[in-house]
Amino acid sequence: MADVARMAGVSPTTASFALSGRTDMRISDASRARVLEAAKELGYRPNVTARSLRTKSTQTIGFVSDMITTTPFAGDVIRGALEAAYERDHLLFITEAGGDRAAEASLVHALLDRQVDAVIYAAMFTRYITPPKELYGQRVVLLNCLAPGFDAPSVVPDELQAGRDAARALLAAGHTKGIWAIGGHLAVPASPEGNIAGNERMRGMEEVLRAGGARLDGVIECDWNTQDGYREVSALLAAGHRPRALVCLTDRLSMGAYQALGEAGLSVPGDVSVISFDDQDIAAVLRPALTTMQLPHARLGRLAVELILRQGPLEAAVHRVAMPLQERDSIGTPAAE
Amino acid sequence: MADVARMAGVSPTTASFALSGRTDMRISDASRARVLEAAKELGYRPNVTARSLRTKSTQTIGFVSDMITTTPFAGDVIRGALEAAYERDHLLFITEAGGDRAAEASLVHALLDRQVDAVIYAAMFTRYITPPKELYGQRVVLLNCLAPGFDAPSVVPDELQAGRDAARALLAAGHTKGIWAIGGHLAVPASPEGNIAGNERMRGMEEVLRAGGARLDGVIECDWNTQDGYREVSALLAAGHRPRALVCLTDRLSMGAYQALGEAGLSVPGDVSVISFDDQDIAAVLRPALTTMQLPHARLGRLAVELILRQGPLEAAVHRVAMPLQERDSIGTPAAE
DNA sequence: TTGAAAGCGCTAACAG
DNA sequence: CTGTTAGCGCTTTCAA
Repeated sequence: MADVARMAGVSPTTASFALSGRTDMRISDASRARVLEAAKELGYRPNVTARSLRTKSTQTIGFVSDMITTTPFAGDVIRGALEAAYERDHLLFITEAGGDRAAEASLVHALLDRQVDAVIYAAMFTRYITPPKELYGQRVVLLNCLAPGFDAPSVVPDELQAGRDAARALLAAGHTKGIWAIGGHLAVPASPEGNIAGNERMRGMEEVLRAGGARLDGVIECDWNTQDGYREVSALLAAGHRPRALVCLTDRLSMGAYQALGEAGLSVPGDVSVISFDDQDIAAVLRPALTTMQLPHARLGRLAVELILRQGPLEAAVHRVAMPLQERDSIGTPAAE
Repeated sequence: MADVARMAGVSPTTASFALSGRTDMRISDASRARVLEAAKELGYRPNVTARSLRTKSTQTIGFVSDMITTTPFAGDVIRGALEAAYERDHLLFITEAGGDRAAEASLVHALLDRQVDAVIYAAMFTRYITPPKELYGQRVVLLNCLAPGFDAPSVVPDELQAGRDAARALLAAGHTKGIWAIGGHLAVPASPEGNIAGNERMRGMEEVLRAGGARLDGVIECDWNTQDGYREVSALLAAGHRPRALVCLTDRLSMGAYQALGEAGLSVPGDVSVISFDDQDIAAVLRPALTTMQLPHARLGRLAVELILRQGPLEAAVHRVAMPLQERDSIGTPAAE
């Protein structure tokens, strides 16, 4: 910048003001123009590191998660966050602690040592967490997790509403009987306080079903993987049950259900309708394509950085992001008796 | 740090040396101990930003890619890079340009303005690229892409060897006839210089097949998606062909092939063996589980940061990372005539 | 409207 | 073995 100032024949101060385009310290148009031209001429780029040392702001956000790779909470969250950050001229330090508390603490330190403006603390699946102590007092937003008593906003998918909407989709197609839920409330690597997604999805669904004069014939509790879907639906059919509609709590369960249904010679949605949750990649390529409640990954990531970059202090509110119904081909009218 | 020095009763210099544990400027054990204790007492953490201003090193790497979210080049690459960086006390700025050259340039600027020590330039699928001009003269490694004439090392999967190994797996199971390749050389959103992965996989395969006295009955050129696999294999069967083994150039193609085979009443691997490439998530959950050549995502990411953090100048070599055979259940002995 | 000067938190010559 | 001093590249009071 000294070079630019010299070339423009002004002081560093003037150059600084001209470059940052501030109006409170007015600079003559002539000086400003000369500075800008010199800067362009020299290919000048400000050293953000040096600026940060004075301003205390690095235009940088830290992102800490327990696991970014694994489904269903993956790259789309990051992509949404990245986009929002890019629009606001911020960069993201992405880190991943792999569920290791010590690593988590050391990552948060690494982030703080680099003077990040704020940090996003994200969980792979929606759950209660207790943030590492080095995050207390920092500007943080919780992504896909809740921490009662920790003073920060949370951004989570609106699972309750998704449960309701899934039930409505079934009702709208005429389903009132022979509805089974696969996956239930539990599932997912044991989280002490229970599985938020499972609980809310089920709660919303049962509420709407009941209001619509329908109900679940049964709820099968199992893990949320393809194998479990296959096994449980096979067992269900083997036991002589003949469901008209399956609510699978995840797309992976749906995939397993498809396999079991196919082997039993039952067609989707002719014999059995299937509605699912998550909208992972496979949902679109399954045959028939799966109707599913979409986890709004990108929007969650986006909202987290939008909140964090808002002026002023952060309110400890819970922001629920809608899970839109992704209509495809797995719901039909109920099969005849 | 001034506080620490004061508390320990030494000068900032002494504190600095003690804290950074350097031996060239020897510090008495007594002083060092006092400094360390004071630092702990005060919960002192160095300001990496300030340090960087002097040392020119930020312990930070920039990662620019055209697309991180989309398969098959996804989170695992980042995870590998993250792990390697973590082990070496570096942090990664992750960015994504979405294939937009202007965005790419501005992201590289943003990275350089923050004085990153180096940048990893990554592509979603293996191809030739021309790096943004702001990267010239910088310390960079190319990930999953090649740029002849650009002075930087590349890290790519060893597709040629993978093609050979796939052919060997088929040969080992006794397949010498009725082998079809689905996907061929082309595929993937048109890249001007051709599809590296497709070409090398095919080349390696044909080489080994020929040497083993076998050959391909046919090569079907199509895009690398599930729908294409379904459509092409359906067409192949409809045309009266009865393949004994299918080489699908991607797992998505395999998934489509499975659907077509299933509809035609053909079983895998009883009637038709399938070998595939990529080892995406679906490979393991398909029934039967898919035998496939694994894209070593994490190792690619890891190697990229290992190279970049090596002392000394970077050699413009091409590093090929092995693609291990992931044996599962889709290869059997050839069906009888 | 502009410039001199101080200083952000740290490191590194250079002297003692 | 340790302290003084300068300065990394920028912003920002304060005075002119």
